[in-house]
Amino acid sequence: MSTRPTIRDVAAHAKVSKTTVAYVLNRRTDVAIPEATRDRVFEAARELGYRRDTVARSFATGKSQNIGMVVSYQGYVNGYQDAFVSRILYGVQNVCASRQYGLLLSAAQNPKDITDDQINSLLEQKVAGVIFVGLPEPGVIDEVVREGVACVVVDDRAPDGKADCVLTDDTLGAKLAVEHLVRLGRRRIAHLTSGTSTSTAKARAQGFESAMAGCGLDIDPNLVVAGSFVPGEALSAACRLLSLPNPPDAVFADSDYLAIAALQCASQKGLKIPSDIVMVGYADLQVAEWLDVTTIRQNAEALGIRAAERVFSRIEDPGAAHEEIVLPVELVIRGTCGGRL
Amino acid sequence: MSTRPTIRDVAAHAKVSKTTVAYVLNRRTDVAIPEATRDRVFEAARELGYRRDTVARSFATGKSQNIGMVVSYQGYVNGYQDAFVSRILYGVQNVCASRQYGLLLSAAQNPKDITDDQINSLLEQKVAGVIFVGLPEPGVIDEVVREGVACVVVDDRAPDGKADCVLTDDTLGAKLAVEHLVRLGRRRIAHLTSGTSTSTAKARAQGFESAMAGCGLDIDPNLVVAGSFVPGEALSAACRLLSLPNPPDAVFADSDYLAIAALQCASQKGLKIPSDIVMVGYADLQVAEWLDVTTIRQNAEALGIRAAERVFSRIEDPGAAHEEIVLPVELVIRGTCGGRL
DNA sequence: CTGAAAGCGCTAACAT
DNA sequence: ATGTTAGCGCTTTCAG
Repeated sequence: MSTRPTIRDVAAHAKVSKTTVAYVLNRRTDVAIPEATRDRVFEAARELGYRRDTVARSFATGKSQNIGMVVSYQGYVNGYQDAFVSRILYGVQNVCASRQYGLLLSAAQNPKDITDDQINSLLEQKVAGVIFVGLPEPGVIDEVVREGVACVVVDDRAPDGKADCVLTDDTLGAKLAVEHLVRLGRRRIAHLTSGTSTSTAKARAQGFESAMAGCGLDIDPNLVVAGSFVPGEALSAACRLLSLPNPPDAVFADSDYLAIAALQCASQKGLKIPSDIVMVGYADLQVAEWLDVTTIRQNAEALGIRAAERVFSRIEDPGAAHEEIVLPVELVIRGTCGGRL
Repeated sequence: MSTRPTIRDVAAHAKVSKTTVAYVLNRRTDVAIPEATRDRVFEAARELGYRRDTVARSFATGKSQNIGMVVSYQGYVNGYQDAFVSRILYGVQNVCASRQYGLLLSAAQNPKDITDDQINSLLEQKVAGVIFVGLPEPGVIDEVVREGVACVVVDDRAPDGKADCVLTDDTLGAKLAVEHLVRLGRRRIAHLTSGTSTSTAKARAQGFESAMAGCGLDIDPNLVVAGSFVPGEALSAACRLLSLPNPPDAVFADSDYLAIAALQCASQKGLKIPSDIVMVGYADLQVAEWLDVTTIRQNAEALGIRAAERVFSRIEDPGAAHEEIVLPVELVIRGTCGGRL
């Protein structure tokens, strides 16, 4: 008796057929249902406390109203990108919710750690689309696409344009940073990088180079140093930089945390900000605001929103050409701790 | 032709019945299947590229292999708790994955913003359990429980013990912090709080009071100040504290970010650490490590793991009494920027 | 505009 | 030990 009311019960109660109930409840526009019938159905559903069974619906249609999200972002979990990913997630989840879609989350510390099981289980669940935060291993996207599932990569580029992607303008970000530093009269500008493995890191490196060239400055190879996700390692990378015989007068860091590492090191060495050295971070995580760090702001939530929207466009038009959506970034000028901390 | 193979195809290919295939594929232990048959089935499944249909299964059983997670944590998104929640999420997701369960994510900025739609959609999806990060509005838990769905609250207490919950030992955390500060010879210890609305905040306040009493110290009411999620507000709260005629010689902050705000303020005022003032943060977010802040470490990932495990226990034994699981915390002594930044 | 009926792929009781 | 079968609740042609 405590079994939940089904569409059949609603139909009986409203004295119409199951079909009609389905039409009404799904708000279908292609069939005209008289106001009176419609009301009667809604009324019956309300009275019975009817709750539709999305599982049955997915079963019948062969598609679930779920989007899968696979997170394997470098530095995610225990790394400094937790908050960044969190914001992306929030953006995605909001768009999904507004479309009445669910969001199925899968995560790994590292692209290599994404198991077939994880991807399989999303496909088994018949997700309508998959959003990758962090580029997975080569075969993974193919597998998803082969299954006819919409696929979008966030903050990295899918190889060979095999999927849509949503990025922020990393070249522009590097340019804005460099130009800002040059405006401050800096000439020996260092780049504390996030490596060279992601397309994002590459774009920033390339943007740094061309912006320096554009400003008529040479790049001292000694001033280009790889950072790290590990606080201690990042600190020593920063210190290596600032301890050079001919140290930089400015640091462009690929992340806010790396800028903070440079900050710490400067503080340890008794360097004055901004007279001796200044730095620009990247992302505009909450910590940058707290510590008054000048940074390149990426709108992570927008990244998530656009990615989700793109998934839905592709669901509606599976044949569409792959797009590369590039979101703007902006320079946020703060004290970089000059005068604050 | 491009239709995916079903259990029926596998059965035909392996020359057994659907039932047998189901038994084998579900690795059921209650029915004995000869090795030979088993192998034949696996072989057939592999050859056909069979992928099971979890939607159909959920439909048939009336239960999905999904856990819902509802995040409405104070300070989540744009607040400083993104990373904390991210870690919890990761813990939950790992346990779910290892049990072959999916994780359905729902989020809102605020407990009040969780819509009925969000909860409904989880229930419609027939989730086997729901994990709340941040306590939802009163009726929400009831609704989930009424539906017979396992329910666990993370980092807060469910009112009237109506659901399981997993917390860290906030009273202990406050005690460890106070005792550490007292060991450092501090007497005028301030408490920069996270408000009074969550059970967690209350427990820390209470722990602070009893620890102070235990150390034979009086609490100056002027030294108990509410912090904020907003950097500017937090900074001014901290400054209010440090600008008192009779300022504190130590600050116990309810979050790492609040400790950092105090740090910034101290720096602005030219106060020396540790001679003039020291602070202890809370959570041990990545930022605390980067900035060398002494803190009370909460293992957020463990919080997620235990919550997920509790959900599964309850799924297995729905009638079990509600538990309150309290995880330990530990004092992590760092420089609180003394000598570093 | 509404109804009847045929599945969707799987599980689980039952039969053999 | 394996096969038969009856649904699970919904969508969706196809008739009326």
